[in-house]
Amino acid sequence: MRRTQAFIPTTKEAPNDATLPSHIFLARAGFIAQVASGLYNYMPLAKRVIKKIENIINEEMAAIGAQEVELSFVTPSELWAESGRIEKFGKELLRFKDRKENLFVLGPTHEEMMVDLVRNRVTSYKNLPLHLYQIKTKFRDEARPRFGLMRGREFIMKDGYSFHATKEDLDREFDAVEAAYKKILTRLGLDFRIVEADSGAIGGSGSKELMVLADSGEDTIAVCSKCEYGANIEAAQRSARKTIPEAPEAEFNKFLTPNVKTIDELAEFFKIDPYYTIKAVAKRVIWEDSSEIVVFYLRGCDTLEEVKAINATEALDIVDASEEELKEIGLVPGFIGPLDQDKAKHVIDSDLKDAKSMICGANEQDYHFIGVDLGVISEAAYFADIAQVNEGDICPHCDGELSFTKGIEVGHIFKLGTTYSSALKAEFLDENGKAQPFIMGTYGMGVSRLVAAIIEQHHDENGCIWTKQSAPYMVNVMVSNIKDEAQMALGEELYANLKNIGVEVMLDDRKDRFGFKMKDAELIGFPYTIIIGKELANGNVQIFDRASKEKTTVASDAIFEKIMELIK
RNA sequence: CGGGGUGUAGCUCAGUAUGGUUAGAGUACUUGGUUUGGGACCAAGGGGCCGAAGGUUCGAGUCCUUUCACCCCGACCA
Repeated sequence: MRRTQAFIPTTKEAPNDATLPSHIFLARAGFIAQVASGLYNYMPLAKRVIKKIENIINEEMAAIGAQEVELSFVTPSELWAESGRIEKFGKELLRFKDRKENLFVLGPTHEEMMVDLVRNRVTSYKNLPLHLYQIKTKFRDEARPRFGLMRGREFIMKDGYSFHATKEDLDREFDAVEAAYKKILTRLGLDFRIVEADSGAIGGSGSKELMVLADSGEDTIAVCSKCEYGANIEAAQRSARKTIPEAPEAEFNKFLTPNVKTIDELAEFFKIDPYYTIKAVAKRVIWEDSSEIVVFYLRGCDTLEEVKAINATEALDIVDASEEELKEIGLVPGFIGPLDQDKAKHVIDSDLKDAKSMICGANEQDYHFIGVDLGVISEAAYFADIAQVNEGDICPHCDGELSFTKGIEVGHIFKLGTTYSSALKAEFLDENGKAQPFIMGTYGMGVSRLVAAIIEQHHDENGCIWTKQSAPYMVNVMVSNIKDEAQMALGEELYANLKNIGVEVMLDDRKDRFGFKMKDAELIGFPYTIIIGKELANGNVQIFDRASKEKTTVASDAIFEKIMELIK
């Protein structure tokens, strides 16, 4: 492509609403243009990058035997009613009616559609397993779209679905997809981590997220310093502490603690480590058709992980409870404890099972119990893992320490089981001629989000730094002064030769000056720029490496071989 | 959905407290010329329903009412 002919509207200034590097640079370098909140136009450069990513995905999917399909973007609302997700998704589903007043939904993900496609078409165990996928625009009417391509309402997602006769076969496919996803991200040149994720109410034994490591990531992940373990903080586990603070010595007793309400105050009052205090977190827990106050008890040094709390109570949602609500049912804010307390349901963190020498609220104004042994209530109580892991906690798989890092979720693979096949009555006949629902897996990868993730991880103050596998063009041939006939002639020759053997090459044949074109090349982020400039008088040109920012001088008659070697 | 902010040239923004010639700058664009190794210079141009609707006024970018859009923090997010 000749730069004079290319539609690449670069700008010196960023749009006023861009905050993330990927958003700023993709907009400034002429990759994307915002249309409305969460909606973007892809211009030629972005389109090329997207195709690169799609090609890699297609190759790796083909390698594990998945077949590409393309399902309708407009989906009948009946399917969503059938699975029950029309309510679960709520306002995120964009609905509309056609001229005949039929209700439709723009597809936010395609489990229902895919199950509908397969049901009654695949009816025998002999035709399983089956893995179908598509790369397609999705629409979710997000409450708050943000960060450019990172969280749009309309986005491109690769979504795959597999159908199996047995759980073992699903496990095999799940592992194969995980390996394929690993290859895709590796080929794209990304630094990533596969982490364990929350399986949510759907349950199922496996849910993993692929996180591209970047400070701007919206997810917090806990990773082990020693082993491969990583998990979304919503699902992260830990081993019991190895070094525990010295326990306070006290007989069981009720103790006057005037105005000592917070954990900090309590620890200070008794001069003990918060490890030995019991924190009571009261929340209003909402189920489908009821709601009530539930108290969650944790060690004072821990915090409640709401996703775990939702799973433990099988709730739809959990919201903060006001002091008034607590007083109404007879709880004493600041002095709530698990002993002698029958006003509200409670859940106790499993780390507190059989805990001794504890201090907790006495459910009476200005009193705490000391020397509490939770062993006495173990029988009746409901224990569950509801605590968020802390940095420095021990890895559940080895003796390494956990630390936190930020990640961008670019993929999510999930063992669905029979959730959707049962709901949609998608069944096959097994070897005994008995009808069984398909055992399913679902595998998502955010293609447009990957475009942003690549830049979040690969940029500097001057712009994008595309990896070789993702670059819109591999080589930029820059003629410093187009009025110089020798420079221009060499530029044309190189451009033609590279193009002829299939190298993706841009010829910067604009009238502008050296500095302007260099800034532009850095902003767009071509991996290599061949500078044909004043050095040509000495028979030399230069290769500018975008990632290292180094310029290498090369004899002009050797440049073709040299660049071919670099881009291999 | 709560809280905050912003809408003026393609883009980034002045101008609005106190209403008053033809609404400005930088950048981008067009033409001509000079320049040519890190976002050049000179000159001449084109480009605006001041987000929208209604109102107050002799007169509204500026004041009042309504509304829409976009952004940020939070809630939400298979």
